[in-house]
Amino acid sequence: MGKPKLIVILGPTACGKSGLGVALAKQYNGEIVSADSRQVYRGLDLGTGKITPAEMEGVPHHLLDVAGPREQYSVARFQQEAYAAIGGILERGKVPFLVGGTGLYVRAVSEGYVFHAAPPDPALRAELETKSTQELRELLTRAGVELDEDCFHNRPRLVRLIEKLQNGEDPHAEAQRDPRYDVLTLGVSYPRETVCERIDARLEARLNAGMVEEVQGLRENGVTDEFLEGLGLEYRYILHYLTGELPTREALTGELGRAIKRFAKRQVSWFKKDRDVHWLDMAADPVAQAGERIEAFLGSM
RNA sequence: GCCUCUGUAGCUCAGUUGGUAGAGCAGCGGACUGAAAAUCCGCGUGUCGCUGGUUCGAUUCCGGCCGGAGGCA
Repeated sequence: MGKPKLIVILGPTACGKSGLGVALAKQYNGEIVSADSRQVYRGLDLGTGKITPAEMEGVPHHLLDVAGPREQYSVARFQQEAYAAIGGILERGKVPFLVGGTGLYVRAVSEGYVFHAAPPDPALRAELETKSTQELRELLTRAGVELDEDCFHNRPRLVRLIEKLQNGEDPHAEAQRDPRYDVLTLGVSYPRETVCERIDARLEARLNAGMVEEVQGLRENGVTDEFLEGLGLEYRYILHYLTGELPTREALTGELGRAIKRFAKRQVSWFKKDRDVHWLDMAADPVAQAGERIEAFLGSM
């Protein structure tokens, strides 16, 4: 008995993952599990590019709108909920499609990251927030933790290491994996220049559709500026626009457009590391190419 | 028309008392197992407006030309 089969669709933002997911799920009796760290929040719709009910075309979607704004969310929670959702899909005799652009979330499920005990500790994090980066480093080195280049200036990671330490977890422990699925990975992408054009076009369309008003509404409903800031991209830069830090609409589209493009690059750099991605040629009927892969994958035992 | 300022990286600008130049932003590349749209690390990509002159050597000094800004008429 092999592992259950999971089809992953990944790629940078604005390249059509959602649409492809729906098309393929309809064709192969599937349901979709979203892997997007921002679309899990209720009320973040236009700004996250969340698929609309009409666009779902009747295909069930999971892990959208599962948390309230300000609620703490994490990879580990995502993994747990994704495992549950995938389990349900398999029980119904359907094919699970994991679709999304949050590399860490995708990989946590597709490669079966093993998370250890230490959960996030908000009180500890708040306390560490008041310390200088140098002090954070000293807390660790005094406990015998060796700091590599990567986390030296990286506060969130220093904090996380301290959190592990407090929980009696070895910060040097090697990362572990326990893959649960037999995975087929399909990549959706375009040349960088095209991705940038698509980002600009989509940004303009969403601004016209009321994205600024969405952020305004969130603030009026008590979502803090701090939370919006932490969400990044659309929410961060529109917040800056609403507070006047970005003086004009042009300044907003300029700054935000560049930020989204930088993000797309980070996504590409993440996905490049995945060796067995079947990148689809978007210029030549990607649905058909994906279909061939899927049929071969589902047909094999 | 005259006077002054100005022309250096994609942009804004610094600098070289003469030995072919460096910051910020942008850009490019990378890391990333409980905040990941976050966070962090690395990389300067250049006919120094053009053209003569002085000089061993000019982006730098001098002349002319071209472009830009301001002032006086």
